[in-house]
Amino acid sequence: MQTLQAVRGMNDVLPDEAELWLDFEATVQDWLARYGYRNLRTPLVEHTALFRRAIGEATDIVEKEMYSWRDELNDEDLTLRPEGTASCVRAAIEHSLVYDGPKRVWYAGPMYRHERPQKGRYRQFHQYGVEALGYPGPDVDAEHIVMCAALWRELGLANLRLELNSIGSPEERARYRAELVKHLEKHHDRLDADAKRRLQTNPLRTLDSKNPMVQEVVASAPSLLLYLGEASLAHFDALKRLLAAAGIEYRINPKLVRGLDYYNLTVFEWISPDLGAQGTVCGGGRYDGLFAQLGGKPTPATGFAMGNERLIALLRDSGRKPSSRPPHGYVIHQGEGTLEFALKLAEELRAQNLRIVLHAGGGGMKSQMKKADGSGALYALIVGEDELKAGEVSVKPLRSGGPQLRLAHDAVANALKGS
RNA sequence: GUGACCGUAGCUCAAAGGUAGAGUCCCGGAUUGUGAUUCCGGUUGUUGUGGGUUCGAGUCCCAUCGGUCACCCCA
Repeated sequence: MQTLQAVRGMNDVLPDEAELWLDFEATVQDWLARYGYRNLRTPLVEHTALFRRAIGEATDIVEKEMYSWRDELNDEDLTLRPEGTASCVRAAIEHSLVYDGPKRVWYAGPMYRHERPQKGRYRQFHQYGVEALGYPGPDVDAEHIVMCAALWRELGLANLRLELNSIGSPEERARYRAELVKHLEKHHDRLDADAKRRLQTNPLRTLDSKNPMVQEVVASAPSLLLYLGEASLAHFDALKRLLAAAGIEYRINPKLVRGLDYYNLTVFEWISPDLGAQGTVCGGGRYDGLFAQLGGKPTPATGFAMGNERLIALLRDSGRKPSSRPPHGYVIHQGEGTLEFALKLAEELRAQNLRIVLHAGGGGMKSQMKKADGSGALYALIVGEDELKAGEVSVKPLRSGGPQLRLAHDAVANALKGS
C-alpha cells in the first residue's frame, strides 16, 4: 500500500523540536500578559467574503493564495484564514468588543496560504498576532514597536532591524498613486509583467519590486512621504519621537508598503539578515479603516503579527536548546505481582508533583535499565520481588555518583525531591 | 505559478554502467537483579514512484511525486 505523506508545505513538529516551540510560546505568552494583552480566539474558517473585503481583491493573498471552497451542505463560500487581523476585527464587531472602550488582544495559531514552499515559507504557518483595537495612536503604535524590541531581547535575538514607514491616509495614497502611475507609465517599456499588471490593480506594490530594472524606475519616482498631509505627518513625527525616547533604532523605508490593503499611516517590519529571502519575522501597522470597511462603527486600530517558524528557526540556529524537564524517576518492575505495586508507587509519586515514567512493554532488568537511562530520568526506581515483599523500593541515581538506596515506598518522594 | 539543484538503511552519508556499503541508532549476549563506557553478534533497503535505453541502471534519458533554494509573495 502506498504510504501517505503530510500535505505539501504543512509540517509535522516532532517532540524534540516541539519542546523549543513550547519554550517560545511560554515566553511570548508571558510577555503578552506583562503588556496587558488578552487572548482572543477565532475560528480557522471564515466566510470567504471577510478576507476579500478586508485584505483587498487585488492582493496576491486573495487573488491566488487562499484555500477557499464551497460548502455544498450549507451553500456557503468558506476559506481557511490566511491571516488573523480580519477575524479579530470581525469578532470585535460581532460582539461589540470595543463598546465600553478600547481593547488590547492577542491571537495565535495556524494560517494558510497556497504558496510554493521555501525556507521560512510554508502553506500552513503559525503566527502570534497583537492588536490594539480602538486606539487612535501614535502611543500604541510606539507601544507595539517597543514591546517587540523587548521580546527580541528576551529571546536573545540581537540581529533584527526595524524598517518603518507611513503610508498616510487613503486620500493621500490615492493622490500619490495617480502620480506614481503617471511616472511608471513614462517608463512603461522597462517594467516587468508584474509591474505592468499592477498599474491597474495595485501600483504601490511595485515600489518594493526586487527586479533591478524596475527598481531603477522606482528610484526616480516621487516619494510617498511627500504626499502626506499635516495630520499624517504629525502622527508619524510623534511616533518617531516616542521611538527615539525609548532608544529604538529604525530605518525609514519609504518603499515599505505591505501587501494588505487595509493599512494606513504607520507600517513596519522587523527583518533578519539570517533567514534568506524570507527575512521578515514580524510585520504590521495601523488599519483605521477596517472596522468601517467590514460594516462596523469606525474604530481606529493597529497591530502586528510575527511568524513562529521564522523566529524559532533563528532560535535554533543560534544554538538555543529547549529547556529539558527530564523525569525524576523511571520505575522498573520485575517479577510476579510487581507491576501492581509499581503502578501504585508511580501514582503516589506523581501526586507529589514528581515526573515519573512507568516502564511498559516487558523486558529484562538490563533492558529496563537501558530505557531508564535513555529516558533521561534522574533515578531508576527498582521494584523486584525482594522489594515487593518488604514494601520497599531500590533507588539508584543515574546522573550522580551516589550510592543505590533501599527505601520504604513512602520515603521515595522525599528522596527524589531532595535531589 | 516559474526556474535551478537534490531524493540510497530510522538518521548522517559512500558506492565514477558490472554482486548495495560505512558510521550512528536499535535489539541480543559478555554473572538469569543494574544503565551510560568497552567487547562480541544481529536486522537494517521494492536505491521516492512509473516508464525507457542497455547484455546489465542506485548511476544515463523521460514523466511524476517530494525536498531544498531562488523568483514571486510575506509571517
